[in-house]
Amino acid sequence: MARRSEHSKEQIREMALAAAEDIVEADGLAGLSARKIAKQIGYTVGTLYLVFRNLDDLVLHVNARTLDALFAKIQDSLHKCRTPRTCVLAMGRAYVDFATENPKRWNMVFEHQLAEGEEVPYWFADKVNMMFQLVQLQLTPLLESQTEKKIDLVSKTIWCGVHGICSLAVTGKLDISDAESIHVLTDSLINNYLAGMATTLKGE
Amino acid sequence: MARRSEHSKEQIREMALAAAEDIVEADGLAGLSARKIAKQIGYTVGTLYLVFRNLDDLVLHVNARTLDALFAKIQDSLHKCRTPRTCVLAMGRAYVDFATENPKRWNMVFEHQLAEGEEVPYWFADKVNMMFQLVQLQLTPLLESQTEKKIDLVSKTIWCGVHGICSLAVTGKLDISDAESIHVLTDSLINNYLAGMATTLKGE
DNA sequence: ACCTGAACACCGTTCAAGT
DNA sequence: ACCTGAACACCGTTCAAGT
Repeated sequence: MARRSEHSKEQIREMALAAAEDIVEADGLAGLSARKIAKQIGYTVGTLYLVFRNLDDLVLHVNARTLDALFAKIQDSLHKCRTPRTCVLAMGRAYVDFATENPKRWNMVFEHQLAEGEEVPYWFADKVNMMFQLVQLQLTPLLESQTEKKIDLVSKTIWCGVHGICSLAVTGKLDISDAESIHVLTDSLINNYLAGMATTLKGE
Repeated sequence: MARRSEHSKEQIREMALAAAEDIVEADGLAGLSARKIAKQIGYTVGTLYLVFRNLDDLVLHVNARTLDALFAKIQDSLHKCRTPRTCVLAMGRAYVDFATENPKRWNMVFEHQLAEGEEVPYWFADKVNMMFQLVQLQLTPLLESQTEKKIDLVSKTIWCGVHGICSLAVTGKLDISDAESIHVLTDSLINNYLAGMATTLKGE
């Protein structure tokens, strides 16, 4: 066989990632396999290993795209807010909305774990950190007198909290699943945490 | 072959669950397989299917044990606290400690997802709800004037938040992983959320 | 009655061989 | 140079057949 250069390596990569996204959107990470991807793009399994190190590597790249889309959506949400508090609320809502609109893909980002020895590559860790920085940026005006370390703590606490609510809701471990009901929890978390923060700072 | 009743069905179940726990503790859910369990208990794969519906069913039972152990640990933590706030803090710390001490088993509880059509059995959902009720029980004195629905919202928000911090930390998605550093986040979440709650109630 | 072992339909990954 | 296809070592699940 060996069809000759119908597609460049870059094209095959692209096709494989798109096919993987389709399969995950339909059947989740559990439904994904190298053989299915290969079949969908009209190549043999072996070809995938010319273009990705292994399946973990491929999944990592799908997840990177998911994080990019999520980041864009959260950044967008910042156009319709004015105060730090309402901006963090908007970001929380954008996060929840993305997760409920793309549950399988969003879920895969957190479900997937690398094998014991493997390190998350720097370009992936960067994408995660950019999300936290977006939260930090909003909170800084509220915490001007605070150390960088404290601002980091506050951002992480809020964002992990929002993530926890979202995560348990989307995977059906809460008895809640529509976006509106989830917003009630994330709003409550952000509003009360920030209100508590304010009284603590005043009392200092 | 066909060894005759060396063990009762109950005993085989027990042996299989214990073996599965061992394997998960060592290699996580990804390292678990029916064939490995069978080998470790000296039976053939087929035998497992005489005693469990399938591997998902077996995992569900391992997870149930993990939740039981977690519940016991959290309940224990309530002996060394006096106020609602310090009790919730103690529970949060107990949760984080359990997760960092048994990362692989704790992780499997949330990593594992049933196939599309499958419903989480009631006896499993019950165990999850008992955890939330333990939090609710502590918070009720703080929220006496509130509706049951509101108390439910507050408990879920706090507990999901604690879970989110724990989850991202234990799976290495934060740059934090020792229990002490995680406690700083969960304490911050609980203290500030409750403080914010208090000012909101006063303002009503 | 209790358990086996072989079979079936799947996996991820590699790599000699074909064009 | 590019890609194949067969091989290897694994899966979960079933079920006729053995004792």
